[in-house]
Amino acid sequence: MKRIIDLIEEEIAGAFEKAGYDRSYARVTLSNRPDLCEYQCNGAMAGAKVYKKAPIMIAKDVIEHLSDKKYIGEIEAVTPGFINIKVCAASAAEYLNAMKEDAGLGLSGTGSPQMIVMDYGGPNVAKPLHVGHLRSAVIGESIKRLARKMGHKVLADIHLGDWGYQMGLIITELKEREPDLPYFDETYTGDYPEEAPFTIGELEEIYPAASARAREDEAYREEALHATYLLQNGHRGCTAVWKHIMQVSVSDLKKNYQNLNVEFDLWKGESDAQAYIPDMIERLKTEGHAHADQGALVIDVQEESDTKEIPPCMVQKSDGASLYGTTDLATLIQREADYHPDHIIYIVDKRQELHFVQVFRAAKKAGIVPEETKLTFLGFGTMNGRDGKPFKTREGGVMRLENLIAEIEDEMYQKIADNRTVEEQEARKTAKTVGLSALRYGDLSNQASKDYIFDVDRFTSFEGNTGPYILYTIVRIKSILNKYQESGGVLCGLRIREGFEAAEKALMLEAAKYNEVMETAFEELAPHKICAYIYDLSNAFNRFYHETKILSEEDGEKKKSYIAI
RNA sequence: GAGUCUGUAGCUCAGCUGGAUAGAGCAACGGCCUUCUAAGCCGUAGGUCGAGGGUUCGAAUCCCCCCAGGCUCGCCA
Repeated sequence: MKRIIDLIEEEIAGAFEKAGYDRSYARVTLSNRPDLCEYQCNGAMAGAKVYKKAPIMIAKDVIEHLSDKKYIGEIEAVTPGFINIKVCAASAAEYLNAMKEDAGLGLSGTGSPQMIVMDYGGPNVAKPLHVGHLRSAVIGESIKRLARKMGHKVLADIHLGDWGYQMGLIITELKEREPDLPYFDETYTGDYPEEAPFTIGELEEIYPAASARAREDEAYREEALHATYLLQNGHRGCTAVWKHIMQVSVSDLKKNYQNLNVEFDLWKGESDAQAYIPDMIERLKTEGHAHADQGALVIDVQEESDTKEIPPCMVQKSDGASLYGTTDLATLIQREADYHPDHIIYIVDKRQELHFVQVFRAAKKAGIVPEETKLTFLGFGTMNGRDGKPFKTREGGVMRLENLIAEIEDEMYQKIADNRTVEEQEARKTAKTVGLSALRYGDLSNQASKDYIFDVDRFTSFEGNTGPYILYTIVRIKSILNKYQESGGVLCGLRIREGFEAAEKALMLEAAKYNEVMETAFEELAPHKICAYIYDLSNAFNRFYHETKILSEEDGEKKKSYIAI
């Protein structure tokens, strides 16, 4: 369906044209003076200079030539040259009825579906998720769903940090602790056990212990580097341990992401890119995209328009090892080969922007991805604590994501228990749902690119622009619909009538913005715009609810219309 | 040092492809429950949009220059 704002604009544009002005001046926007009008057009002022005419004259002229007037109800020219528009209530009702009958609720989606790969989450295996992983997961999940809603084909890849030195550390520490395991017996040729020799809890303890020891113990570090080398070269025992790490870690990660209601289609990681690296390096060299610099292999990515020096994208260290950029480029090769994406969106901490600029440029320059493939870096800001500094535990350590979630659920449970008399189990269940909404909405309602302050008290509040407030409104609506049905009402086939009351019409106009908001939010990859919208919509509904007695309305047709809205 | 982002009410945030009186929420103050759940609604108060210039009929929004803060700046990821 066309957006209601575009329908209005078409009518205005027709009038501009008939009056002899260019239709491009007919841009209609939401009113910034809701007391005067619902939509406005400022084109008369913009065109004043070109047509050497007072803006108010142009505005009046346009209104006189307005012949096609369906969505425009009242229209008025106001000094110095504003054109103020009120929507025709009957047409708005008709629009909502059409929305109601439309499978997409008026959202048509794209005419040209794209293959989109999304790269978000990015946890390291063997390390617990911490608050830093929240934003990527929540924002990524939101954009994934939005892209699908718009009709695109999306593959969400968690892109695990599952390769490299950290794996060598774990293998080494395990060998220290349990040297008799068959993985470390070079003469062992049989099958390795299916069961991992550690639990996720042990794994999460092994890694930091190993990491700490390697910093102090030279020999230990050498050993870990050697283990890393062995793993990367397909050593049987190391590979078997790595598989155990993966299996234990991934099932734990799945559980945690499930708690957040976040789902990935692909559980690929850095290890999956390794197979592509040797050929890639070879090709980069022979085709002359990369050259040696201070012993390392790099791709120059500087462009003339740059206002600063962009360091080259490094694809091989001077010791021959691969690094971050190498893996990312190789991953692009893999994605290109397997999925042919039109668009790849990375949802990563904004501090990594420079790295991705380098990788994107290198990938285009070396022909790893076609020129027309869109590569987007969506950098998000840091989640800070109340003091404006990165979110920590009370003790100053890194806050685990599951602890944060538990804390919010407890907070929520307390509030529920304080406010109502409910069954313990019921209250716990509600706390989980509402707590999650508080967390996710709190994150999404802020602009992704900005740092924001996460205040548990504020986000778990039931008031203002919070997840719980939105949920409360939904529960209100559902409660009314349930009661309506319980008393014999039927939801199908209801018609929305012209809205006569101010709050009723305001709610209708707010609801009619749905397709426009969704399209804009997707184009700009801005989930916070959807939050702002559902908050406005909730406010509009609660005002309407307060002024209108829906279920006790005696006029049957009116009541049906209310229910239909 | 260079680049980049940010600076809007006491606090947390919208608004930034220029338009009328800069908007919400929280906190403060004052109303509204014999009513579809008051986890709600209505209202009052609170602002030199970091400072200063410029462009424009018109600037929180565009340009310049300062100030303050964050972040980034080849062999970590």
